Amino acid sequence: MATLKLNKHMSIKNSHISVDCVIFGFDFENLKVLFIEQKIDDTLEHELRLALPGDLVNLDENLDSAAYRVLTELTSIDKIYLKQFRAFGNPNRLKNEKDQFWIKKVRANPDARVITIGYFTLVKMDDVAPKASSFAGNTHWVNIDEIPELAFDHNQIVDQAMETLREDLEYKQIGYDLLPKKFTLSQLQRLYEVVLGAKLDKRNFRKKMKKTEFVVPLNEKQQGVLHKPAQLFKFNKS
Amino acid sequence: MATLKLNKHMSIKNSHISVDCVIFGFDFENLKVLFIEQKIDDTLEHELRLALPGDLVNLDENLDSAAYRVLTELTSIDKIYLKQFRAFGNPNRLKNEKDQFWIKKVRANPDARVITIGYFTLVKMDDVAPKASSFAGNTHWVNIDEIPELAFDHNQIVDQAMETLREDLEYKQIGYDLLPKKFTLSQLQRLYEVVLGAKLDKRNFRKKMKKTEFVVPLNEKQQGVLHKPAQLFKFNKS
DNA sequence: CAAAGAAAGTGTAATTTTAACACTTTTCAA
DNA sequence: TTGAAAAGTGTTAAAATTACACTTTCTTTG
Repeated sequence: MATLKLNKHMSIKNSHISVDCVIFGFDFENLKVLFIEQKIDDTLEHELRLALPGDLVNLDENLDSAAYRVLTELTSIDKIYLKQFRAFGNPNRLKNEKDQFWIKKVRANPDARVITIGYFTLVKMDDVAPKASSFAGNTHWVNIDEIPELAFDHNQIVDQAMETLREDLEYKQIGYDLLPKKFTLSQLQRLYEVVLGAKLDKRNFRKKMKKTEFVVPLNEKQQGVLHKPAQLFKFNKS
Repeated sequence: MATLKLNKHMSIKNSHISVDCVIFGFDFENLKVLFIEQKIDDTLEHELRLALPGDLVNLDENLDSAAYRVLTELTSIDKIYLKQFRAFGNPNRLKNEKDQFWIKKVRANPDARVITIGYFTLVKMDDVAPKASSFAGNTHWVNIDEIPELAFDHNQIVDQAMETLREDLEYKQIGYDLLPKKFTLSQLQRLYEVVLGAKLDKRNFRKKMKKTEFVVPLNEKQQGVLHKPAQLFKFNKS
């Protein structure tokens, strides 16, 4: 393999580092993950595959900024908490045939090794109207337990994100700008249940939440529901 | 800034990714971190600075393998648990004057942006006789609360490693091949104390440890101490 | 305006876990 | 044998966790 020595008058445009964002969405019912269709031409020999939204990191760009850029370009959300959870650097992570087909169409330097830094966040699904963008074709929310085979090593990345989210919820409290500004305790409980993958006791859950500083009651009730409207709460960050 | 497009007959030797290892050492008394002296010529205008052991990742190399390579080259330890805890990618992380002085002497491509992946491990200090190696000059164990200003962003990396270690010890049990094969409960307690930064109650600590599956008693006692020899224990991984 | 449907909201008792606390035992060395 | 040094041990009070079922409040419909 030839060695290229870059001198100070040359530079490479991107650093062969990418970020990938696992955007968890909650619709008060299920936990989903936002995927993009890989933009691909219309030959049918390669089926459509889903991938995580992500992009190469610019040379002068922070990792966090790059992740943030991907998120905002795609969802128009700003001011959201993104957590870096792991780097993925297997030299062969982009090398399988289907992946190469796509990469060759899109990347200036398809043989490059790219390591990626995984980020995740948790948003209220209907705050987000994902749109196609420079790096994304159509987007899809996919239920957490119906995720198909993804491009690259993205299944592994999603699994790892899920595990980290679960640990964070269990050990640290929440910490994310998850959920809407206002929510009911049943909605919060449902979130815990889908993330932890376990059913929780209503009374015990409420007892515990009311003891934490994180969740504070509002002088407001749910509206437009066909049953007793619930008390609304908000998060108290501190 | 000029853009260089690499074609398939060219490649760069390294990927501008490095790993840095925070090697925590425990001597039954204090928690220390292993540093290397930056190899530097004998002009005295730049004082000696300590840095974490680390190296660029080879193009065909896994991140974990690179970290493992650094660790074994330096310490001759094999078969040890190394945990990846974070990527550090500030574009200016190598840009301060003292850092550049060193980098220009050592790196083929001193202007490159390098992101680094942090790993840590915990070892019994006297299992380790660190030696100079390809990337390291002299080595030093430094007490965790006496760490000076380090090269690059290595202070930040150490802090983050320490935080992760603390969380792991607190929430998950241990999980590391820390400590020797055999240890006493007082030694284990001391480890918890230095990592958590808090004094623990002896009886409560022992009660709790005896309840876990992780720590099992041996039919053996401490030898060569000038007081009542303690019961020895070992870890039970499962 | 009565009735039915739907989810909200509420309390108690048993168990487990955590926290605080001080003296006796065993060994070695002098 | 005595002293020094750390090992080892138990109890009680407080707090946290678990299990468990019925009543309330609001909306919609007949």
